[in-house]
Amino acid sequence: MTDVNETVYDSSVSEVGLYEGKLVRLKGWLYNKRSSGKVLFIILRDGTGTIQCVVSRADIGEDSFLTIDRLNQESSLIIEGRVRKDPRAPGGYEIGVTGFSVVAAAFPDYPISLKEHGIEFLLDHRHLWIRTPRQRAILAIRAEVMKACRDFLDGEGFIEVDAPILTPSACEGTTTLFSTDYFGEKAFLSQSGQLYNEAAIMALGRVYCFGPAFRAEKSKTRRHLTEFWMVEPEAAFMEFEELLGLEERMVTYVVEKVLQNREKELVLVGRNPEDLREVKPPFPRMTYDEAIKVLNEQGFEISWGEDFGAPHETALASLHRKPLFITHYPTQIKAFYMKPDPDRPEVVLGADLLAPEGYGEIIGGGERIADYDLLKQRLEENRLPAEDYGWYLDLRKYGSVPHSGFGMGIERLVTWICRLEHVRETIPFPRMLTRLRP
RNA sequence: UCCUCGAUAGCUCAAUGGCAGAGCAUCCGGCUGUUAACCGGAGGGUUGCAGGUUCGAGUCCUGCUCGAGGAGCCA
Repeated sequence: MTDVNETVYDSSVSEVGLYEGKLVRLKGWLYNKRSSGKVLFIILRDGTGTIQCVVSRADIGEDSFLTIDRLNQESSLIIEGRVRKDPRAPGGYEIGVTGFSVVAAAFPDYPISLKEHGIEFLLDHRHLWIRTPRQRAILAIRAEVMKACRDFLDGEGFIEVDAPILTPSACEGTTTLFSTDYFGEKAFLSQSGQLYNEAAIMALGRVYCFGPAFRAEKSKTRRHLTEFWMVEPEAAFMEFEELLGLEERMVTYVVEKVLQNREKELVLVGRNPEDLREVKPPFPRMTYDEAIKVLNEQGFEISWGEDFGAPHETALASLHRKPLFITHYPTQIKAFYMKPDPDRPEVVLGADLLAPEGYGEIIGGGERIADYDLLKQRLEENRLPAEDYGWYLDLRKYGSVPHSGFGMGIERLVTWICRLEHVRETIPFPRMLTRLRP
C-alpha cells in the first residue's frame, strides 16, 4: 500500500487539503481519541487547526496500535499518513495513519477535559486553556486585529513610535496608577502613551504607539483588565472632523481584514460574519446633548454634565447596528488636554466610539489643546504638578499646531468582533483585579 | 469601596435537617467508522475556614476567606 520511495510532504493541519491522495507528516498534540475496537480515531491539533486521523489495527500492527491507544490527551506526536476526503470526518479531510512516533507521552491527569468547566478553573489553567480550539481562534483574531491596525496606520503615513512604560506621573492624572520603585524614586506604569505621542508628531508628523496600558482601578466587570493593549494614533495638523473620518476608516479596515482572513475563526467563536459586513462608513453620530435627550426619553434619569454609565452606553449603542460616535462631551468630565469647542467652550471637540450590541466604548479621542495659555490653565485647574508637565507645555511653546488623536482598546474591540461575554478571553494571559497568575 | 449570588470527588453538578451521589476524567475490560463515541467494572470526599443551634448540619445561624456578576471609574 505504501511505496517506500513515495514522497512524504510536511504539512500543517490547515493545509492538508492541498495534499489530497498524498502522504503527509503532521506534528502536533493529541486533542481527543475515540476507539471502536479495531479502529481508532485521533483528533490531532497543531496550532493551525484540528484533523481526524484514523488508525487501524490491520494497517499499523498490534504493537503500534496498543502504543497509540494508550496515549493520553495532549501527548505530542508526529503522524504520517495519506490524506483523503471523507464526509464523515469533521473538516472534510482525514489522515489514514501509516506510521507515527510519540514525541512525549502526556501525564494521565490533563486537567482540561473536553467537558464544561467553570471560569475560575479555566483561568487558573490559562496556560493550558489556550490550547483549546476556541481560545486559539480568539487569539488568532486578536493577532489579525493588531496587524490590521498597524497595516492601516502605516498605509496612512503614520510612523510607529514606542512610548515609555515607566513614567514619572499620570498621563491623565485622574485614574489610579500602578506604582513601582525607580532607584528610590516613585515611578508609575503608563496608562497611555498619548502625551509622548504629542511630542513625537512634532518630529514625525503622524505617529502611533502600540503597547500595554495599566490601570490600577478596582473595576470588576466584563469590560475591564488591569493590563490591556491600546493603539494610539496622533497626527499633527489634524482637526476634529478629519479625526472622526480616520477612526471610521480604521475600524472598517480592521473588521474587513478579520472577515477576509479569519472568517473560519469568527464562525468557530459564534459570531455571524454577516453582522460585521454592515460595518462600513459612515458611522452614525450623536452629540452628547442629543444623547442626554434620547436617554431621558427612554426613561433614564441623567442630567447634562453627568458621564454615561455602562447601561447608558448600551442603550445608545443598541440604536444602531454600526459603531456610534458620541461627540461634544462636557468639558468638565473629559481629560484636561481636550480642546474646548471654540463656539461652545463648555463642550470639547472629543468623541467616543461605542461598539454595537452593548460592548461599550472602544475608542476615545479628540482634538487636543494647542494654545499654551489655555493648556497651562487646564493643568492648574486639574492640580497637576508643573514640574512633571513642563516638557508637555514646551510642545505649545515651540511651533504648536492643531492636532488630534485617539486610543483604541484592543481587547474591547476583539470582544465585540468575536461577540464574547468578557474581555478576559481576548488576551493570552489576562490581568484582572483578582488575577495575577499564571 | 458598595450591591447580589456562590463555594460538595480532578472537572461540571445533585442531595426535604436523617446512610455523601451522578456524568465526565483516571485505571481495568469490551466493541472494525467514531463525531465532546458507546457498553461493563474499579478507585476517588476534612462538603472553603472557624464557631454556634440541634438527638442529628452539606443543608439552619454568626463571623471570616476566596470567587463570580453588576455598580462606580474607564479603553
